[in-house]
Amino acid sequence: MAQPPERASSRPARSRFMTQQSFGGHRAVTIRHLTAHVGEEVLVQGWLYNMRSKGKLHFLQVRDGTGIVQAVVFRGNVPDEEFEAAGRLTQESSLRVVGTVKADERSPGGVELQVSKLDVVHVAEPYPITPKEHGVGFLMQHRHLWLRSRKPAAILRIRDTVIRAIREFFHRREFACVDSPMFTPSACEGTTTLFKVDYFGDEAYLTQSGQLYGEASAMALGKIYVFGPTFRAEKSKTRRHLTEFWMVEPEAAFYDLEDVMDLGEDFVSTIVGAVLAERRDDLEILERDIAKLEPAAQKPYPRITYDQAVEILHADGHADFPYGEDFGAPHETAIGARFDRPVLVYNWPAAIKAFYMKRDPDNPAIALGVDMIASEGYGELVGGAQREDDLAALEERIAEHQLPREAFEWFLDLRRFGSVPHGGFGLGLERTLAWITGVEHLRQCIPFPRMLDKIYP
RNA sequence: UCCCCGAUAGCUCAGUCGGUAGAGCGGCUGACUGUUAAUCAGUAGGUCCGAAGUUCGAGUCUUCGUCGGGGAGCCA
Repeated sequence: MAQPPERASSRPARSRFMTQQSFGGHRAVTIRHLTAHVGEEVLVQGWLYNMRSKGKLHFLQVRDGTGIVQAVVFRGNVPDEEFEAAGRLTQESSLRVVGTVKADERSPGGVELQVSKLDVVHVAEPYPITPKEHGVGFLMQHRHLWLRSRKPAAILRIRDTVIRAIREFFHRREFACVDSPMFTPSACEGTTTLFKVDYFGDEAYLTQSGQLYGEASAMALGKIYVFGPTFRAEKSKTRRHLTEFWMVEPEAAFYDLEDVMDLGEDFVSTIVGAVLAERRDDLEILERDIAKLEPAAQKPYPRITYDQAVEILHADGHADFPYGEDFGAPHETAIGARFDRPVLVYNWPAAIKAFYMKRDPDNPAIALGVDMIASEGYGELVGGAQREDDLAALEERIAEHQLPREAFEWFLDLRRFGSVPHGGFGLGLERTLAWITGVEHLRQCIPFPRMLDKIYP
């Protein structure tokens, strides 16, 4: 491995452990910030994305994870052996270059680097992902390398922004982050298939939701959110499913359904606003139609009841939709298409909703639940509800759903000791990202997706 | 669990009626001082997913299997 020839240090004993953030006296600058250093000689460190050579001239497209810059190597501007070394670089070879930042319209990106020094760190073996077309199966087998490509990297940066916006949103509204366990003794809702693990000889499951623990935490801290991975062993094989995905689940004491809906629209519009403010360049890399996203950064979001949603379906090509059933993918698409931003659908038939949802006091057939449906066919982003806070009613629900009562005793305790109205929702991180970035498949929105029969790399 | 589609060079694919295995890109060699997924010339590269069958002859037809892609249901 090549070492920098000189390092500014008066303590040489530490030098081999020291930073590599300078070279030849020049400070490292990330490509994203090069435009602020026009005229300066700086160090750029990264990987070779592509190269074009023209005689005594090499055009190196260098990427460093923050952007791509063209580094121009003229024979004569660098020692001959460095020029020859540049000519032998292969795609994804790692390198450090020192050069002067120049504004140049001929260069992709507006600025380029006139290279005065080139240090080849590692010459890569022939790289499997070429700058040409590849199939999804091939790219998924090489996910660990695919992450280096422009679009996957843009999605990961947006994911980072969304995660930070989520934590900041709740921090500013004084919701405390409370982590729920990954191992659980039983199903939360008892419906979907869970991953079973051996827990010192006992059966345990990987969590499918942190909500019930979130309710307990909200009784302790008032306003909380759970943010972590979630596991579903459903044999779902579609672009809208992962077996491991991230979910954020706020829960708040003294919140009713309307408070939950207020929080939900505030939350999603804030996240979209953060991405529009910070990651516009990445949305452009992804060729996202920003005009279709911008309304979602504005409150309020439309709110309709389940009954009104069914009316939309009946008027809009789904005349045979039976009242009382849950919406399938095409139904959600049809409802979402009616609005320019996500729509909140509330007051659902209780029969198709989870046991923990509170019933409408005026109509026991209605559950005080809400789904947020994205525009453009991305489906359900949020599912939430006001929770059942009455002990007797919740005991009745558990019996109706034939759930193992003993597993829920602790949950029932929350209704025995100072029960209060409360509510919350869950938001699927990857589904939200797929909608924001406009990508078609959830697997592109998580670094290393876990899917049915797919766990490599 | 069910339905549909596919598997040929490193990658993306073509391969006619069953008759000698093809292209583009990538790799390698060389040329070029402004390339924009550079261009030009040359060159190497094949267990046609596996097994069995039909046939004088199978990448091509039949059966079974494996792997992959898409969708339904279920869900976020």
